[in-house]
Amino acid sequence: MRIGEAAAAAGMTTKALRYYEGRGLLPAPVRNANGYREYTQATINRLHFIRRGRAAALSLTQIREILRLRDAGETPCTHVQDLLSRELSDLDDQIAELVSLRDTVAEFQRNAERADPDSCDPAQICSFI
Amino acid sequence: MRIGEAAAAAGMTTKALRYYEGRGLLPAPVRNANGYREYTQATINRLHFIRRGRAAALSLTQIREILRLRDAGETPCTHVQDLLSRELSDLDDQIAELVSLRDTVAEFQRNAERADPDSCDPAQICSFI
DNA sequence: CTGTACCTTCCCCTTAGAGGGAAGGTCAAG
DNA sequence: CTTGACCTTCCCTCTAAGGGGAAGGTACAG
Repeated sequence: MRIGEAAAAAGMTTKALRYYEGRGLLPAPVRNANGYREYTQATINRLHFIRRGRAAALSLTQIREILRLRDAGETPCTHVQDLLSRELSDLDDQIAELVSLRDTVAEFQRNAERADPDSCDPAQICSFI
Repeated sequence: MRIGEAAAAAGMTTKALRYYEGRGLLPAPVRNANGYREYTQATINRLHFIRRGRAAALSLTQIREILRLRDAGETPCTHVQDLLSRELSDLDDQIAELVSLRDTVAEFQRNAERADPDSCDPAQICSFI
């Protein structure tokens, strides 16, 4: 099938497929006589995997690494387990940071509720930030 | 004082100060005879406010808005209250999204612990993502 | 006179993951 | 015969907040 059909089948754009090819997530496809890329079901499977990886917030670089292991005939399981562990702790860090920021902002907001515009020092711009 | 001293006093770089000027967060400063920017304590106050705003994860655009209100002789309190409310709910959304992603990844990881590499379908690339 | 520590403007580079659009080739239908 | 829907490559643009570095001016110490 051609690129448009493959992209539609994976719920992606043709731009994305060419981009993935350029980034090394898709192998250079067979070209037919007119130069058009020709894809098979294997490409669709790959695209579905990329989608699942993206949904899990893996970067294209991480996904490429998994694909390379699989292409090299290895089972990427161990690698993926490591990846997921690190991602989980990254996510925990990000969440903790956001929660801390949220607390800061919430405190600013509490200050703001009690604020008196008239007693505010203009030199400080805004007294409750 | 010159830009280097002002930047140091605010814990910023000279690049940042010029950038803030370009973005409209700092007014065009007085230039002395050799063309150097000349700053006063008012600039430092402004820079400290910008720092506090950044620490509260406000964007430069949002900070500029607050500064403009203050420069226009208004008290930016009400505006800042709105800004903080919206930011708080944005943060809550972001946190909820990250937590949901974390749950997804954690589930993938639980699957991965029980995974059997030999029963994995290569066409699917990786069965637990 | 020279070094060096400032300052100026100007333009390009960074991250991530594409999207927009130009200029041109291909192919089937009406 | 032409229209329209595909496809190709190539280059530019986006967000945010600056950083890097070139080419050149300035000021002061030794």
